[in-house]
Amino acid sequence: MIDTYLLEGLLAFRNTGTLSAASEKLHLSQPALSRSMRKLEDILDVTLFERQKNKISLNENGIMAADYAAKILDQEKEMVERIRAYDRSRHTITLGSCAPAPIFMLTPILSQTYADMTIASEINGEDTLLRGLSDNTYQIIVLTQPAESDELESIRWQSEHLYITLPPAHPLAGRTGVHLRELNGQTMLLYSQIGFWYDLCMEKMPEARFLMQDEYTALGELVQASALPAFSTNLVRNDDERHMNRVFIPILDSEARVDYYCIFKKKSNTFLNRFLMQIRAEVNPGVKHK
Amino acid sequence: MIDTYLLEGLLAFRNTGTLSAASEKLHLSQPALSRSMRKLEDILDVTLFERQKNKISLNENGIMAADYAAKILDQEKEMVERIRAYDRSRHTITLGSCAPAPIFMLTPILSQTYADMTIASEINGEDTLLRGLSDNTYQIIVLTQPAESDELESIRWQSEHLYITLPPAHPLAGRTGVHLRELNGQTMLLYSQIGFWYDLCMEKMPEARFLMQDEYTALGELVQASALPAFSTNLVRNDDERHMNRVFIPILDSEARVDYYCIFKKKSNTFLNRFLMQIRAEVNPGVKHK
DNA sequence: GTAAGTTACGAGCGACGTAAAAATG
DNA sequence: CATTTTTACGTCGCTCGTAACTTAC
Repeated sequence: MIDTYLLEGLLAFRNTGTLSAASEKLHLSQPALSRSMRKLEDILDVTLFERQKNKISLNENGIMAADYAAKILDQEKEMVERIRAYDRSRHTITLGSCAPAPIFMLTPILSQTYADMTIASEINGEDTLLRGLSDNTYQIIVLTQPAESDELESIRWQSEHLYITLPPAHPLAGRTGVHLRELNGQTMLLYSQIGFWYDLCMEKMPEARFLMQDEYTALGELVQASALPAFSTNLVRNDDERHMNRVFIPILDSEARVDYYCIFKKKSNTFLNRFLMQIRAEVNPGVKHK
Repeated sequence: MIDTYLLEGLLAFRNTGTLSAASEKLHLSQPALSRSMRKLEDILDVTLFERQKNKISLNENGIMAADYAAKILDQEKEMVERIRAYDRSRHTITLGSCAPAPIFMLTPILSQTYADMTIASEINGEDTLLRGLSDNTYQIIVLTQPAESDELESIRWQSEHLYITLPPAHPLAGRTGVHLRELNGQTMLLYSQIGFWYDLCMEKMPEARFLMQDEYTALGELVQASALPAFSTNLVRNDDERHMNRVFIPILDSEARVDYYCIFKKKSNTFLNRFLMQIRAEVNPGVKHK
């Protein structure tokens, strides 16, 4: 019918006002564009331009045609974007979590359970995660409480307990437990991607100085190299630090113990079945699934 | 971006189910279509088809893509149609009338006044004409009464008086005037494209037999060749019939005398100016316009 | 003279068709 | 064996760029 390049030419002309400017924009020679526009007129069997010897401009038909061209090209662009996004969504599972530990632990499971899919993950706030789950940005999210919607299913996964790691020389090193407020005012090392834990730190230790570290491995090195307090949890394997002559002291605040719940759409149940079996096996190691 | 022929190919495939059927529909060879579809996948960077050795079908991406293709192609089709229609409207003046005489008389005036435009005309009922005027189907309409809308302008044009033409031997031939009801029951010749006059005939002469004739010139010959009554008006030049030894007797009914009004949008005033000046000159031959 | 548009001519890419192969029922 | 899809190869058309011409400011 009408080749796309003709519409592109027309639109470029409308947006620039001259054939030469438009042709430059399109990385095309003037004559090529000139001929294209004549061809478009031929095809439509309508004049689109007012031609003076040395000047050319859209007539009323042309204005109308350019409007249509814009609409059509927009729609084509949308087509490409939407199809690519849809395809990507068919080949990726996106995991959203309110904290890093579930991502560290669940991503490898997803990767090997769905070997042909890409696993993406993000840390975000609870509201954002729930919205993302409903609009299919995420297929699975992890929160510290179950979801209440009828369309969602929640299964309890694991608990995470916070520890503070200290060098033996630290004044608090001999304690069997500390409250966060006791650490207020200290200078501490902190991983930056910790989701809701960050809010907790700000609330309980507003006076503390946190040396934020974006790189997880770099943080580990800093912990080893310094005498500063740092946080750890039961879900994180930091054998280095244990060997490195640090003591782990449990945080006593009730907020420092959370239960994680995997939440997903009931619709996804079939597809996620293989993953869910593995999760349930972890939670109840005694129960064997066939 | 995406060439149109690729979208056409995809759509044809969806509508037929096999590449071979689709290619035939497109007057194209199978291999050409096969390659096109691969190219489309290349461009989108997405698989659109499930391919078995001997069979090919759309996958979910493909279904989505085909939907978009249909939408885009529809819009292109609409673009072509609308632009052509718009262009035609810019080059034609369409005259609508409730009776044939105004068309016969005004069309030549319009043709020579707007030599570069096409003049089209139609006979229709009053309601249809007014609707057509507002939606730009017509630029000028002729009714037997002025219009009342604020956006419209009406100017009185000419009057038309109905006559019956009879051979001298006819019983009514000696009268100086007749009422239509006196003709009820007779067999008469009638031109078919007479607009509202037809309704009048049906109302006043329900018992008459009308021999309808679609061709105006053919009607003239029939009138000459037969002794049947026929109608004429002051606006029609039928010199042949006058010479042919027929008598013209005025119809006395008040409905047989009508005034015609040219009605058009005030917006059109500028464009129609040249035409309107001619009309006014006809109505008031004494008044000269510069 | 510079900048814009058109016309003319030749070149190269790409979409096409034909032919042949592979696979399925 | 007929039908369908894919691969291979040669051809032709269509769009492109370069060059030359015309016109206007």
